[in-house]
Amino acid sequence: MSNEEGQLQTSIGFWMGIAYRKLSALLQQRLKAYGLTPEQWSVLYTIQVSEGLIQKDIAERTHKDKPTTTRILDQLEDKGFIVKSVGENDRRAFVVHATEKGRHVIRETASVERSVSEEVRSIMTAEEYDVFVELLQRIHSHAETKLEG
Amino acid sequence: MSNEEGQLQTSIGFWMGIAYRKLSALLQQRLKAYGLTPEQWSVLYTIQVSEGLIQKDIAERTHKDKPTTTRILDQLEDKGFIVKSVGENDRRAFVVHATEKGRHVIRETASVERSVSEEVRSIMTAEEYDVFVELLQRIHSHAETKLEG
DNA sequence: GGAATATAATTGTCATGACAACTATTATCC
DNA sequence: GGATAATAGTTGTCATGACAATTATATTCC
Repeated sequence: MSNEEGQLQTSIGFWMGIAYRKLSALLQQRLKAYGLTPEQWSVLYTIQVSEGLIQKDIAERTHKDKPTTTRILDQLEDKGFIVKSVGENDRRAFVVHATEKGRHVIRETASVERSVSEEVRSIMTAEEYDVFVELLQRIHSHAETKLEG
Repeated sequence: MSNEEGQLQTSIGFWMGIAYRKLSALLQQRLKAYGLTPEQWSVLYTIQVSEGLIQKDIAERTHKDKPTTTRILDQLEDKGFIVKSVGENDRRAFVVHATEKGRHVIRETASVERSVSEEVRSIMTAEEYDVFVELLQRIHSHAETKLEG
């Protein structure tokens, strides 16, 4: 890495982007056959684990904003993986349920997501892994605090 | 973190995405006044550090694909931060140069990027920092290898 | 109880990025 | 030297995400 390339090459933010995009592309490639993107997978997984969430809950748990959540749910609905129903107590809200097809595809693909996670885990020690996840969470908290403040 | 939330909450890939997006949003907020996004900043910075690169070189150094590089360069050109000139030896290629305006905005904003990097650095030990960057690079290499293979 | 406010979701716009298909130019190989 | 392949860049399409504005319903507060 030549000196000329400057500080960018040591900037943590840019390395996070580069590593994240590649890892995400790998998962995307492996999920492609099932008709799911990594983000759709994570939303459907969240729905399937806790049935009966409203969109706001899903947005919070997946750390996505509301418009992004709306659009990912639209895609999952188009593919027949979920259904929405108007909330009983609050008619502004939609309760989201996974369909049998949705639960099936998550059962089929759970091992795909797990394989990528395990591969990542395997290229570092258990201690490094723990530090890494802890630091990601610390960075997230820091950025969130600075954004709000 | 309830048990119900499942494995997603411990998946390194999803935490990388969440942390990266928040950090990127923070930098975006701070760069907004200068009319640059984080990605545009990184491309312009790369151009300014090594004058006379062609688009292919810029794509490689910033780890972006060719279409993304083309579009970011278009925006930088529209804003008057760079100029393109047809390559002397290879008429397929465009040599890219930062304008005085482009060099000026990088001088103005270098401290903005640095402040975000230093804040991140300050929430961990030097050792943790080194491990973190090293692991990002390891994850990137792994994903790249698996994608090609 | 009705005005003001808050909340759930949607729509619109733009930037980025993955991927595929394409154009123009250059290099290779008989 | 001409067909073929490789390379630099562009264009198009889709998914995601940030941000702002809007709609519909609930809540709060006199």
